[in-house]
Amino acid sequence: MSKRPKISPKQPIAERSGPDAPAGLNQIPLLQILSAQDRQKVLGEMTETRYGKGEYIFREGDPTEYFHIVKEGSVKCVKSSLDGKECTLKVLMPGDLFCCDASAFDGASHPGTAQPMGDVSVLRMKKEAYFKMLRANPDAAMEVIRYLGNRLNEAQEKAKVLALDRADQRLASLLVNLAERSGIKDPNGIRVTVRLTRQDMANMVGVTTETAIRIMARFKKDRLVTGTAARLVIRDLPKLKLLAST
Amino acid sequence: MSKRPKISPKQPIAERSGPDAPAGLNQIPLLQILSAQDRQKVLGEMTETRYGKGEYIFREGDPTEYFHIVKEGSVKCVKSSLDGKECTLKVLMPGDLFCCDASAFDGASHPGTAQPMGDVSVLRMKKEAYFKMLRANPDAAMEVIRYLGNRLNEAQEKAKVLALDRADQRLASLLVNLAERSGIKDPNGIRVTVRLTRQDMANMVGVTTETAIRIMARFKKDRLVTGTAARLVIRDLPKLKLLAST
DNA sequence: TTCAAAACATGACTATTGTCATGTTTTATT
DNA sequence: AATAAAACATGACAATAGTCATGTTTTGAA
Repeated sequence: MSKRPKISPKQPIAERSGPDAPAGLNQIPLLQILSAQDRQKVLGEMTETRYGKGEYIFREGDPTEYFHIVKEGSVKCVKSSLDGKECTLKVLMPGDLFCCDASAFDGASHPGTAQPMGDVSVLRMKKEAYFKMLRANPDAAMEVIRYLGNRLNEAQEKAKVLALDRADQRLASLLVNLAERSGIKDPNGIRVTVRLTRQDMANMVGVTTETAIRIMARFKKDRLVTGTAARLVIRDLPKLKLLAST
Repeated sequence: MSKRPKISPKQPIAERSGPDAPAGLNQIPLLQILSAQDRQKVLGEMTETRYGKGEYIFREGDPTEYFHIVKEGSVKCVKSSLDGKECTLKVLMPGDLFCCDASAFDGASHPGTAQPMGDVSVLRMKKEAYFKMLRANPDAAMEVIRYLGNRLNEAQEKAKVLALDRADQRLASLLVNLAERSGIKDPNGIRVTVRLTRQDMANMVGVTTETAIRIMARFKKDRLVTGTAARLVIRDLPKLKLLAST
């Protein structure tokens, strides 16, 4: 894993070449939908930026100027309350779009903060070029509508879980989601590739760090999970699913 | 106010006439965006349906076939947990779209239930016609993207409030939203036109009915609000705003 | 390798909210 | 106007999760 860059190098995508550049871009449905010609044009208008831990892609309240796509790594969307408590709304992974809705650009500012989790690479495009692209490509517009609809359903499901479930059920739901969205096979079960501390998990399900630690300790004792941030493994997905919905 | 219809009369919009029909349709931004010609075509493909209290527009798990617009009245979007607890995600008002995202149609079923709150009138359109319309009208597609983006921001703000705030703060937030979204001037403050029982409010902020009643009683004692469902009046919006964000 | 910082852990106590029981008031319908 | 159902209300108690304090372990950078 590379070290955190002190500066964030920017470069036009069109200048990039080499065998792995197209491979990363293959993971992005919105770009796959475009014709080769349109894709080249869009890539010419996009800029790639790398960020490291501790940096910000943008912060709550900043003016909104760009449309973004996650290319590599994960990005967390965070909102804060006045008294310093934080809530992580969503972990974005490669292919995820953000600030992809026109509402974000009605002269408004960012409703939340986007923070890299480790080293990430993000593609950006001026909003004007983005809107032009959507108007010219009904397929792309439909893909954005589909994507936003999925995000909305996810957000509402999350609201439901926060409104109705106990802390241990919310954590179980989170672990099930993580297993499905970022899990890879492991001798002992499913390994979660996103690196999440107990504090990160706490912020994702609306509990204190202590509560997250206590519940995870109980899950470990009950052989549902093992390990911490660096190597979190789901050992019993069915039982977690059951707990999440009981 | 008309009585609850025992059956839900359906009629093609094109057949409707009279002075008030266009007035109702003026409140719908998505239709306003279309050219007069396209609007006529779309209206010809839409059906108006009336529903009364106790009926369902659709239920969680039903197959998704139509795109919907609220024309009159309010509609609540509800999700239930296995043990019978309910969560109201959103109250839709005239002009609001639902099932407007392609993801809703990927052979999927409704993620939640849509229930009328009193008498409502809803416009519906087969998904195929809807998608065709969006592809043919970039302005309409952009409007749906804008709309979905707003809904997503709202849902995430709601998740944040559920994750971080106490019950009384969540209720205060709800009252502030209601005042802004459905409030009209009243001698004593701002009257909320949507009819919400304490139980409805409880379901909207993820607390029990008893807790909602107790907190509303405290708000009444502190002269922040008066009245119940039939006539709920916000008396001190600034103090409620303060409470919501403290 | 060392060392500081971050993450993990646990106990004692408190605050908040839920649960259950019961009773009153309001609302809508006959 | 009568009446049943729904909504509103309140108390006693229980469960859940937060707070604060303290200590250990792990991680990452020099």
